[in-house]
Parts: sequence; structure tokens; C-alpha cells
Amino acid sequence: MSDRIAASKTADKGATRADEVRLAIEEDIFLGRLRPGTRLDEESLAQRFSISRTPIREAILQLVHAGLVEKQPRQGAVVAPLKLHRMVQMFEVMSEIEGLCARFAARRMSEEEKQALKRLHDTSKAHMEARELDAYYAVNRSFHEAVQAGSHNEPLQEIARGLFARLAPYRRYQLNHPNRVHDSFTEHDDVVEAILAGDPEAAYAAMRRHVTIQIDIFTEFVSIMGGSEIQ
Amino acid sequence: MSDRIAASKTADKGATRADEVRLAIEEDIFLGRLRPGTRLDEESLAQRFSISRTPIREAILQLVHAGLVEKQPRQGAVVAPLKLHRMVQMFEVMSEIEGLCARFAARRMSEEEKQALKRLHDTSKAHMEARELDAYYAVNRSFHEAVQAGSHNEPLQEIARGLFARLAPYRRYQLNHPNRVHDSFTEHDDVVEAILAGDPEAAYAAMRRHVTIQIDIFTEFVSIMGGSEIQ
DNA sequence: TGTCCATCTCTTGTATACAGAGATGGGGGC
DNA sequence: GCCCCCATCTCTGTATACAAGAGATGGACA
Repeated sequence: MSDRIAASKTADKGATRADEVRLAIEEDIFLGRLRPGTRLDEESLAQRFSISRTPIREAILQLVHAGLVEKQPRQGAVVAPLKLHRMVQMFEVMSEIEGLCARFAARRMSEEEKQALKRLHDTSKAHMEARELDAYYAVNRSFHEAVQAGSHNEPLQEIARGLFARLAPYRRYQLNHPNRVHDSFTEHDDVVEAILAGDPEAAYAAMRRHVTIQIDIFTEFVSIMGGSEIQ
Repeated sequence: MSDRIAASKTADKGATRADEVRLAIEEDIFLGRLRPGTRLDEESLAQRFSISRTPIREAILQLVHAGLVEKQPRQGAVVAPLKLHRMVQMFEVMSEIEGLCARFAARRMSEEEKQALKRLHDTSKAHMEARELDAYYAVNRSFHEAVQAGSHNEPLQEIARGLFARLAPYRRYQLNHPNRVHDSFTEHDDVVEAILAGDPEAAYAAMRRHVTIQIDIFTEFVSIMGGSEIQ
């Protein structure tokens, strides 16, 4: 495999090997190269990154605490499989958290931030019209991050990021839903409008609705796929 | 010091040394034996618990990800000192999260859970009247945990627990505020009433108010103490 | 006397070695 | 033929040894 860690382009000023490994594995999970349920063997990871098990263990521990990996003492670590009911609970929280971000954002975003959000939104419109799914997905993420940052509340952002990271491997599926991209854009539209108008409660409601709709699509998706545990 | 880990009474079925150390340090921080800003030296901790540095490092990493400890590569770990503005932000989130818990709890608590909550509340009343501050503080924690559990949403509970843990070392101060215990009880009263009545919005509002008041007391406390960083 | 640089020490980061808990597979008993 | 038990083996948890960076300290020079 030879994934020499040098590949990591993040500013690794002072970063340790463990951090680099964590980022690499995180990315693997995020992009679906490591599916939920996959076992993380310390020895083979050590070989893959050409380092010892010690930093690998540290990286895994960090992932465990981020919720991306599950670990039982003496039984190793696996990429966290998400039980359906738990996933629904997470979306439930996510909708409230993102709603909260939007509410704060409506009150606190500077004029510059608002304009940047508007530009992002316009960009996503272009991607939607061009039917560029991957690009839309990427901008969509930036959009949500912009709103989260607009809350000007760091702990809240951390919570939102954490939930987003844990749901990301699944979130992607929904874009296959008929008309989802278009609907998603329309929902974003409501959010942007409310935030630009500085209307906290409208922003809250719009964002909450946007995320809640995703729950419905998921449960639908899962009920078609069957099975209560998504791998 | 000789803190032989055996002291930990938690069901350590399968728990590792690292877990035990984490719990011990967590408790130290929680109870104020380790003040924010204190340096966590791996070697001395290893000696204190009579184990090697490896599990100590793992424990510290876990604490870092819980937010209780801060760590910079090659510069060691310190018990996280909280900047004032960040603490206020955390309380801001906490009030929403706990409000959310209360809202869900009002809808979802079983009759047994409601009665248990009522009993807890009655116990705290006794402690208030007997002026037993420490006991009141302990029951207060249980009260909040009961409401969180009543939300029947595990990710939400985790978030709430995380915030609570990070704020706990500071939360304690407020009980010195004149009449705080009595007021706190009255606020709890509103929460209990709303939950028992199954009124989600009232429960949300009452809990949110309860936690918000704590923010005011904190900012007051801090403005008296001076300094933007509380050690 | 103050400042800057080199060295030294102390602490953290990483590697490796060892020990023990679970998993696994084969053999024996029913 | 099937199931249970035990030996073995693999992988995790812990200990210890080594490397390397950051800060401290002391001396030399301005």
C-alpha cells in the first residue's frame, strides 16, 4: 500500500505521527474507503504507515473519542457501525444543533459573512443546475460549515462538526433520492433568506426543517434496504 | 500518594488501567483536587499509580478529547483552563442542550421515570432546607442527569454529559451566591412541574431559564474576581 | 551588567519487547 | 455425527528503552 504519511498536506507544524494517522484514517472513513464495521488491526495499520503500533494506538483512541470508531477492551477496534435508531437520534439532535447555529447566525453574522454565505449558496445553485452532484455535495458541506461558523460559538461548532463527521458516511446516500438536490437547494434558500434578513426564529425553523427532511429520506432509504444495522 | 487504583469501585469488568486512570483524574478535576491550569506530568502520574507511562498517556488522550485537558505536541498536558468568553459560550450551548433534553423528557419520560424525578426533587428539597450544600450539589447533578436520560436520546445525553463535565469545576462556585440554592430549587420546581404535566415547551423554557441564570451568576462572579482566565 | 548563543537536561514521542486475554481449531467423548 | 473442552495462537495491553524537541541554564562577549 505504501501510504507514506508525507501525503498528508495539512500544516503538520508540530503534529505527531499519531495525528497524521488519525487524519488519514478519518479521511478513509469519510470517503467510504473504510466502511463501517471494518476492523482496524493495529499491526497492519502500523505496517501500512511504516511506523510502530504506539502512534497507531493513539490515533485509534482519538477516533474512538470522536465516535468514528468503536472499541472494546482486548477485542480491537472497528469502524463504528451505526444502529438505525441511534442514527435517527443523531439526526434528531443534528437538526436542533444546526437550527441553533442558524438562529445564532441570523443574529451574529457580520455583513461580510452574510455575503460569503450568499456567494456559497449561488455557487451551489450553479452546481445544481449543471447536475454536478459531487461538487454540490462539497459546497453543501461548506454551506453548513459557514452557518455553523456564523453562530460565533465555538463549542457549538465543535458539537456540530462532530455530529456531521459521524453522519457523513451515510449522508451521502440521500443525494440519490429523486429531486433531492433541487429540494435541498430550495431549503437552503429559505435558510439564507432568513439569515440575511436577520430573522433568528425563521432561520432556526428553516434549518431545522432542512435537516429533518433528511431524517425522513434516511428512514425511507433504510426501510427499502432492510436491516436495522447499516454497514 | 499511593493512590492504588483498586480504589476505583466502578464495574471494571474488562476495563484497562488506562480507563481507571482516566476515571481517577476525571474525578480529581471534577472535585477540584486538580485545578485548571495544573500540569499533568506523565512520569509522576505513572509513579503515583504505580504503572508505566503508556496507559497514562492513553488516559490523558482520552481526557483531551473529552475537553477536560489541553495538550500541545511536545509541551505536555494541562488541565484545561477555560477562557471566560468560551465558558459563556459553553453555558449558552448548555442551556439550549439541557432545554432540549427537558423538552424531549416531557414528551418521552415513562411514568416510572417521572416519579423517580419527583423523588429526586423532593430529596433535594430536604437538603436545601437542612442547608446541606454538598448533598444538594450531588442531588442536583443527579437531577440534571435524570432529565438528560429522560430525553431517550443517547447522542444528546453524551453531549450534555460532556458539557457538564467541562463546566463542573466552575459550576460549583455559584452555590456560594446568596439564595442560590433556594432559587435553584424553585427553578427545578418549574422544570419538574412541566415535565410531569407533559408540557414540552414549558419544560424547555423552564430548564433553559434555569441554566441561563447560571450564566449571569458566573459573569457576575468573574467580574468580581477580575481576570479573563479562571484558573 | 545585559544579552545572546550554545549546551544540557527534562519531558514527550516512538519503537520494541513482553505478558495475558480471547479467538480458534482439533481431538476426544457422548 | 455432533458437541464440548482444551491447547494454541493471535492480537491487544503494558512495560521499558531509545530518540528528539523544547525550555532552562550558564558562559562569553558587547
